[in-house]
Amino acid sequence: MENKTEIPKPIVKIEKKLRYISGMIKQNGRKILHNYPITPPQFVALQWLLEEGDLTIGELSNKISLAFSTTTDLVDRMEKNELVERIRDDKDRRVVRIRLLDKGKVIIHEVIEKRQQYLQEVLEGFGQDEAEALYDTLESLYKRMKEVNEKSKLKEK
Amino acid sequence: MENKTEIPKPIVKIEKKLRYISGMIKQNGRKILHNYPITPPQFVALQWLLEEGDLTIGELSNKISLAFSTTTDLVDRMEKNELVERIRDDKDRRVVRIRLLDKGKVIIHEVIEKRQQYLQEVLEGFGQDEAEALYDTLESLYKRMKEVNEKSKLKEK
DNA sequence: TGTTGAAATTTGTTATACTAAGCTAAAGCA
DNA sequence: TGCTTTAGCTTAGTATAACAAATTTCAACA
Repeated sequence: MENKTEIPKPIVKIEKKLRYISGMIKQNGRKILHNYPITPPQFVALQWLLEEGDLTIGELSNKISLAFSTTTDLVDRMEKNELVERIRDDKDRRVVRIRLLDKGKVIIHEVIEKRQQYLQEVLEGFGQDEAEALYDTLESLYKRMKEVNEKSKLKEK
Repeated sequence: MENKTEIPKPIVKIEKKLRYISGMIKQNGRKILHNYPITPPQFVALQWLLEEGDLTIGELSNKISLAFSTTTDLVDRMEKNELVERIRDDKDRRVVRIRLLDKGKVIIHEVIEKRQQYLQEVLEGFGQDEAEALYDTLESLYKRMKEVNEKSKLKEK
């Protein structure tokens, strides 16, 4: 009397634990941001700008997986708060490039450091080896997620 | 010329990878929900109701780490869509208990199964042992996060 | 030159999220 | 008992987030 595709027990357990963990991470992220003038989506955007340098609205939209219009509004608010600036491309004047300003840079660096400190506290019982092992696990998880994403993107076509 | 608290390299790497992974999970979650009449915060709420049974507004607010008023609105919308119902407590008539309705139950079960299927695809290269190891890692991560949370809650007082 | 297409914004709507203020019922207590 | 305080939730008001659809601006190119 099995189900159609019968999910293996370990998968079920891991999925549930991942739900719980992402709840905790989200909660902790909110707590950190409480001391800074940015919101969670703004954190994500700033983080990508720090990582990748200047990005167009389209590129940023893809990075954060949101609609263009959502990104436009997000950038509006961050620009008003002087975290980023818009720079029109001289070659193609339709394109707008978003650049991280000093104020935004300071904030995003600090927030990331706070997150690192939190993680350090969480992992304080972990030795160097265990931490490396955890990193390797996360790395292969991330790689596989990207692969699965690519595959399903192809299928959509 | 070191920084004040100098974060170890592995921590820095893990924090970054966790940011990327949670982005992927969020993106995939959104994609799944696209086929269902619920939003990400509603998914989180329904998931807790499935897990814990009936919850008061206060209990649910704590589970999802949001303000009471946010939860009130969230429940309003879910009630309008007949996913949950409010039940006034007869003993203490200030208390409202939220109960999952059949429609909500079906949806939350299906969404969770979709997430499990996604995870199964992601972990298809992992053997039984590796999956168990991953689970153990997540479990201890989660435990430590709860501990750190408790500790910082105490400090606030 | 005129049309098509790409990049971003605007418009309009719904959902999230918070604080502060309000309401109702229970608990405490004089 | 009758009054005050507290607990649990809702309402009001504001800002942000998210999307689809329509619009604007510019580039490409037939």
